[in-house]
Amino acid sequence: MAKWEAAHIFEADPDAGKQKVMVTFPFPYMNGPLHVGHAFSASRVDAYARFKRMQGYNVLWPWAWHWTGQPLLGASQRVARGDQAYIRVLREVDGVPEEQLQKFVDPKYMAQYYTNEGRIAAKRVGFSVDWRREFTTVWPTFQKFIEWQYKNLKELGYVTRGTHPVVWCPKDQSPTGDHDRQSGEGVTPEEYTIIKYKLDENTVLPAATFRPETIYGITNLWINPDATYVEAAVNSENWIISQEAAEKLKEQEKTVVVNRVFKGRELIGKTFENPITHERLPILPGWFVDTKTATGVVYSVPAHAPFDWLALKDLQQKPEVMCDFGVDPQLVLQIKPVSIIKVDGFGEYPAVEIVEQMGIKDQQDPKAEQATKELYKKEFHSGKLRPNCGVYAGKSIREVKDQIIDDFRKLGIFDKMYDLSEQVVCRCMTPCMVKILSDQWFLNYSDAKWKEKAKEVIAQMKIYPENARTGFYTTIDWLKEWACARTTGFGTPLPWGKGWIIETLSDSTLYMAFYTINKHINQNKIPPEALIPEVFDYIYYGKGDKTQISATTNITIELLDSMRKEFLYWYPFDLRNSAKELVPNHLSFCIFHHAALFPPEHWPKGISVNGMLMVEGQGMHKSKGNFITLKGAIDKYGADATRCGLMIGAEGMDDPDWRADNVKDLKNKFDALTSFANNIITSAKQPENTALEHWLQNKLQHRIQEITENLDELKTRTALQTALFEVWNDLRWYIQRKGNTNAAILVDAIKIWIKMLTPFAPYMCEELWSQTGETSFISTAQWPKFDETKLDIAAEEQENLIIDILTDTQNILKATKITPKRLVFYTAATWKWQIYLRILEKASAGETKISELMKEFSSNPELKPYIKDIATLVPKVIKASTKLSSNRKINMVKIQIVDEKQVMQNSLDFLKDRFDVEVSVYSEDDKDRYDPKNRAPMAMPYQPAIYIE
RNA sequence: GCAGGGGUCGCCGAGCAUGGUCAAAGGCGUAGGCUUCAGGAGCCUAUCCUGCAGAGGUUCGUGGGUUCAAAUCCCACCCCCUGCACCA
Repeated sequence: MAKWEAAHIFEADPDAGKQKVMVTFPFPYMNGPLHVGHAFSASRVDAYARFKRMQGYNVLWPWAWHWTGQPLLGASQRVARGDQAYIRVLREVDGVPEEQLQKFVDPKYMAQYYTNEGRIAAKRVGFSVDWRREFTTVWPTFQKFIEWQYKNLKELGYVTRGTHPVVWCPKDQSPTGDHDRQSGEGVTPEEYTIIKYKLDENTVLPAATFRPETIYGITNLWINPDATYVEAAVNSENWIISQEAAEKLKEQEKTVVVNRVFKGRELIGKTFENPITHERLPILPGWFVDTKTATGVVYSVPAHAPFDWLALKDLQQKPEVMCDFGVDPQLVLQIKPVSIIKVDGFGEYPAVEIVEQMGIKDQQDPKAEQATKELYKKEFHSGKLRPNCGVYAGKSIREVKDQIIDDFRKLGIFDKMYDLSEQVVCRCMTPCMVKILSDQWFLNYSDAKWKEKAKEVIAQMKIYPENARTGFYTTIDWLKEWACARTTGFGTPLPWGKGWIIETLSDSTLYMAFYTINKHINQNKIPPEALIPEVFDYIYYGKGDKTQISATTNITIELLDSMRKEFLYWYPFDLRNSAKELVPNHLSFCIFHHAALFPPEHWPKGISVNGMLMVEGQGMHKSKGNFITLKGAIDKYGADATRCGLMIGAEGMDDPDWRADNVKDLKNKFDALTSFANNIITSAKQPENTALEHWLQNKLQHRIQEITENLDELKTRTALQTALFEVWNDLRWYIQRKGNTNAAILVDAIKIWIKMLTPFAPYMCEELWSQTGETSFISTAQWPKFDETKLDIAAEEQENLIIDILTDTQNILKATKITPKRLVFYTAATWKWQIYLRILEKASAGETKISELMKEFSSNPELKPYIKDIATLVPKVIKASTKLSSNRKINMVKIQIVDEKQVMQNSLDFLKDRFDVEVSVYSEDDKDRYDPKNRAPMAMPYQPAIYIE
């Protein structure tokens, strides 16, 4: 590590003579240490960077730190508050020393601590980063860049103003994000449609629902007779709602003045008007009505809602209940469900039928909930509205739901309100509610033209793996306005909005362009006040008069030009890699912002995504006690094993699983590899040039090709597996066959091998590289290039012959359980080759007709004497040929006749050694062969006959 | 609910786009042998079932279908994972 740093080999500057590759990794958020999850995604970036660097590219791999946002403040506050549980985590999981902990009351100190620790860990794990371009997102110079970015976005009309519902803590007076919650994680505001039924000319009964289309099937309202309701002026209308609802609506852009408080029973038996049909329907008692949900006013659709049907049935079976309210029971008994949806598999009243089918007894039955869900799903997807549904008749609910809401809202019959599906409690123990934030700033990702442009960016981009591409397209379609500013936390102030700070996911969308110039800003100590928008306009757009800009900013013209040149050289970035969880947000935002602010030639070239790291089969969480810091992993297993343990886990979108045993095992493997390689390096010096060496060379070429292709596709797992295990197995096989490690060619093989391992295990490879006598860095050595001239199909097929005969013999021994005294192999007679090769040739072309082949062979005078044997041989060869890959068939035809006897003879020592018996080889053509069972005639090309004594 | 990705021989995990070369790579684990004072590591062999001659049988979530031929293509179903907004 020290040598790399001293030699500055990872520092990259523009070089017109070299092709560039710029790779990036989303800067990590600094409220904690780097962990193995970061390391997984970043290791893949590093492996790619190192690979490309060795291929001769000028590679830039920059790094920075994300400080923007709320959690850092929250964390610091918890330390200040003396939150012991949290402090224990910092101490035991993050490994923060005691004297540092106390200073964490300052959030910036905390962030700086983690940044320093993170940098050390990133260097130790071997990331080949150009650290001269480093920054944190609270540096004033970076913030000038963000200001420029937002100024432009605003001018281009991508920033809008509007309202937005959030989960809100009334005590803290701030939004309550998932991380700020005591309970209710994942709960989001849900939009209810309110239907304004009229009690009388002046009074509204606003019933809340998720199924506004059922308005056509209403039979009555439910009011909880024992709950407290209020009469309140809501935006100048007189509403009857639950007491709780009155409080909620105050936060939802409504003025609410409560005029009267009363019990729900007061309303029972009264009637109200259906705003569509204008008929009057009754208000009935519903004890199941939860006044904490929405308005506390519920309307009944017994034909399609199981709960409504069950409640109505209850009441109809016990009409005397109505008498308690002084109401004529006839009011209940006369109610009939109104069917409005035709669904396959159901008749007139689906709710009634499903209740019967499932044997649901009453409202308390848990199956009622299930029935509701099931029925709604069916009705939503396959249901058609009946003729009594006005202009919507005949349509599916899916098609018209939004339309209905829209239409009736325009008529003033519908309104909306937000509520939570479950209770959310803030960390401060206050129950939360939904608040509509007004005057919010948004990035208008709804903008159709912007979406189109973003899709164009994707269309011209490489996506690794390719099947992640649809994810980007659907995200772009899906994204709506994004609140891009908030009032608390670290970050860049919104240039035009007092008190607003640009939100963390919105300030990290274009900054890769900042890396290209930040080297100059750092080195020349350019002050933030000099970084006026005109400077960035010049650097990024070539706009403006540099003489004038230089005069107003004191940045020299040369420096301005260097920065412009640097940007033009490196941009766009070629690769950005992260976990797939960032596809729906960060990565898509990055695409949107590039589409908005840069011309096509500066659009991103490639994005790659990978899975989420698991630890021993589970998600990694500090609270679960399975959190592994990068530093901890390096301390325990070393950098190389850590990197490889991560990368060998998965590629593509699969989630890798970090298993301590596997990583430990890798560490052992590297020790073994080191001594294996060292042993060869010190012992191999004989020049050897037999078929075996050709075989090894041939194999290596294939491996080079495989590994190179896979790395190019970011298939780091496959590449590493091939580089580590497959090549090792090839070398083992060679050594086994050869019987020693004397051949000088082995050292060359080792050099190729460790070069291909360098992107994954750079430390070990540097070490071994120097053992071979090299004085340069392997990190900058030339990546092995696939060389077709080193391929040797004959050597490959000869070796296959040996492998096949080995497998066959073992198979026989296993089946017969013979302990052999003697092994004899018989290679095929010369005339058989003519038949064999001719059939392979035909088979490669896909036309093996026995009759035609026989005709051809019998007309050949050379084959005349064997014609009887040929008749039995041909179908056998055809069958055997189907088991060969087309590649091998082609090769065999090319190679023509192999002197199998000679090849086997050369391998006799190996075979003897293997079976620990006397082994001999004859040709079928040999007259004086030892062949007591007359096996030789069974011999075929590439399949010698076997006799075991 | 909406969207995306998956289910392969003890485990992890290739293969599936372009059907035959697939009893299906590789790693781990397990068993035996070598090496070692011993353990570990390393090296070699085996590892779905059956088989006294290089073979056969049954497998790739479940059930159907297409095809001479399906882990691979089509349909239906079951199950698992991930994201869903002000939050990094």
